[in-house]
Amino acid sequence: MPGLADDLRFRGLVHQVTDPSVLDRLDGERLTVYGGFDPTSDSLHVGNLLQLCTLRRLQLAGHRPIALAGGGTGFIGDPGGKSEERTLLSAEELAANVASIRAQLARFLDFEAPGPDRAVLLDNVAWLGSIGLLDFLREVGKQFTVGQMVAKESVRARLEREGQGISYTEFSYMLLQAYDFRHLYDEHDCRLQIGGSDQWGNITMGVELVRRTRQAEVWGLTSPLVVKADGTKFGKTEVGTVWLDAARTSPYQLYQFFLRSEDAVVGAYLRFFTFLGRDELLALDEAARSRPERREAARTLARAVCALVHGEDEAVRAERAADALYSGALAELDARSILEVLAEAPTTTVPRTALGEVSLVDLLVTAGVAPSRTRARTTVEQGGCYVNDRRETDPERRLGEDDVIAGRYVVLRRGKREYHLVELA
RNA sequence: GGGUCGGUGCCCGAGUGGCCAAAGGGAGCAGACUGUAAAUCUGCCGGUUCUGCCUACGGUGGUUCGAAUCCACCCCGGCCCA
Repeated sequence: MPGLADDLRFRGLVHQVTDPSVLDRLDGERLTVYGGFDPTSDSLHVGNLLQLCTLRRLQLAGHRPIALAGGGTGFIGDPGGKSEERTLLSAEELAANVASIRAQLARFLDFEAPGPDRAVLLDNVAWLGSIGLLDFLREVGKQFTVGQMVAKESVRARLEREGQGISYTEFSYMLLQAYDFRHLYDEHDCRLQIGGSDQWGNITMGVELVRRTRQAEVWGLTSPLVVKADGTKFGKTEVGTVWLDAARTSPYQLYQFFLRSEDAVVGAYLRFFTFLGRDELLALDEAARSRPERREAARTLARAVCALVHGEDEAVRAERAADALYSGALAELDARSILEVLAEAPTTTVPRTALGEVSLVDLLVTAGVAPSRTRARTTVEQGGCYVNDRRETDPERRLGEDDVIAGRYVVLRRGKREYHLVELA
């Protein structure tokens, strides 16, 4: 455990702590720590990555992590970070989501560890689901005043925003989270809750509840918000959320997402999302500074995250695919290599009879490269469409046998980097 | 429950009877430049069988030759009052 505090500080993972002694304690004694995850989807996404990595760091240092799936609180919806009222999910949806998230967590935390640092996964529906309203109001609600609740940033933001409000349901969220903390303290001797900076208000409520009703001290530690170079939200792309589920975001896409990290943030991302040591991190900073065009830092980052999430093999494949596609030599690759490289790309199967029949525009639409014929047409006319890496500017062009690679494939590309594989059946 | 203001395209936000697929900004897409970066510049940015047609301005119905714009009712939200 010694050195953990320094490491967390060096990585910039410490945003706020409820008590200055927290970091020292992390160095000195084994703690049970918890971090929560919202089961609003059946997969975690890169927005959860920081929390996952931090819990992992704590476990690697000998602490015992509890991953708390918010099956109960997800039933309510956290107002934090949301500009408007959430849609409530059904109990069945939530339970299904929790179940599939379970598997993803196992990539970060060791639930099989033999020692006292074995990770635990809990779902707060287990205790929130059965608590009675009256009991809850007496036990928890009584401990807080509306004044302090309204003062919370997450609530104030919603209240101050014109045209928006907050329902009583969401307003109650912080009490449930506070209750979670106390429950984990009672049942698992959990003394520390970690979370993103947006969780600060909720965390302090829990600390307060335990202090008042148990006369015990527990702590909170938040990490900074992960942002892009321009300060906006991290983890979204044109295509949407970047998921950790390979079926939703392929390993190749995940690799690409991190490879394209802006210069201004790779250093921070490497610290957040990789387990490289201090010396390696400093060396990569230096490399990025003196030879930015090589993007060693971004490559290392993409490779490491991909390996962490999907395994070493997938990371190697993603990296190879990227090298091949962007070396500009796709046309020179033999058919077999092309297929290997594009194995990750979205693939569409069309009947062989489409050759000579279907226009380029229609092909782009059926392959999902463009959302509508109008958009497809625009893209082609503007020079943004490539067939087998050769720019094609006639939207009405029909493809012929000459365009077919290896007897049954056509490689479509939109813009600089969106590849699609069309397979003839 | 009463009063009042509001609900416009992915988001913000103009429009207040025809000239409106709807100003402007942001986001997004494509191109140039480049390092698969940033910044910058250019074009596009509802759909389509494309000098037209269809869909769209919370919902439904109405007035009108014609409505995002007027009327009625309804739904949703803000603020104030009870």
